[in-house]
Amino acid sequence: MNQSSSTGSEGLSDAQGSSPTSPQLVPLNPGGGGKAPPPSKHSKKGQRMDRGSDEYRQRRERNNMAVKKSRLKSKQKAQDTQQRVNQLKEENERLEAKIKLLTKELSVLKDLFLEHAHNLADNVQPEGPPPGQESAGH
Amino acid sequence: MNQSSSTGSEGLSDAQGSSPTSPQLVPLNPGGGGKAPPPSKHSKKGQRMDRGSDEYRQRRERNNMAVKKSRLKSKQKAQDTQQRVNQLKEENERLEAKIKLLTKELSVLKDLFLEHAHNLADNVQPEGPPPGQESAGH
DNA sequence: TTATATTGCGCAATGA
DNA sequence: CTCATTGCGCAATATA
Repeated sequence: MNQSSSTGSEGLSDAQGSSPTSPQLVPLNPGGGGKAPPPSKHSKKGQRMDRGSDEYRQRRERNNMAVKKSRLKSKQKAQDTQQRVNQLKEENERLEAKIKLLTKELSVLKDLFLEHAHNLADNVQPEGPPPGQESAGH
Repeated sequence: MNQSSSTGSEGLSDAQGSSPTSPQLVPLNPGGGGKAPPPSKHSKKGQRMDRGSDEYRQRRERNNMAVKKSRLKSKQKAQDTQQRVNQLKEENERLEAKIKLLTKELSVLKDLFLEHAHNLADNVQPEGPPPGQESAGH
């Protein structure tokens, strides 16, 4: 949807360089006041998802990477599609021009044919030679 | 695909019981660094970003609507673009077919012309206009 | 089962 | 000020 505008990249909130080893970053309620965040997700399976866990952070980081990658790809694809539209439109014009040319050529030839046919008819019809204007070069 | 049946996804970090006095649940990720959550975004007079504020919630909700709308639109546009590609491809095929046809017709007519030209040449060669045996069917 | 890829959604900064 | 865009993180889900 963008790409038309030159908006491009803007600064964002934090320019954090995605530090793999980012200690800080608190979801706000690690071990502070509320211990268990929303106590357990569901009483379903034992899905340990300790938000303070190292494992958790690591998984999050990986997913964030994947998300970014996926979105980039998506954007690129959209761009390519738009480009293809332009390309096809261009080719379309070219083809139409060609058709126009061919049609005109064909028209000329057909007219010539008709002309000859008439001349022939005029020549053959009467037993005598052709009238004032005969075939000839022109 | 996805399109999950709206499983309460938003409830996660927003399950706040709206405790104005207990700033809980922050989306994470501090802006410029570990800024404290105090109600003071920038050096501006407006400190209207109390998360528990009614005004805040209202603004958030409106923005969420806008975001959703914008994304829907974006998606739709991408879809339309893709559709246009298909349409253009189809038209291109049609045009190419037409070109092929015209080219063939033109070729036939040209051949006929050449043939006639040869016949004429043969007939003109001798001074006797009346063609004894023309190359009609030949 | 685990790891990655997609997708919907909310938040905040910024553009209009 | 309001609304529209956009980058980003989270979690659910889909795919490998």
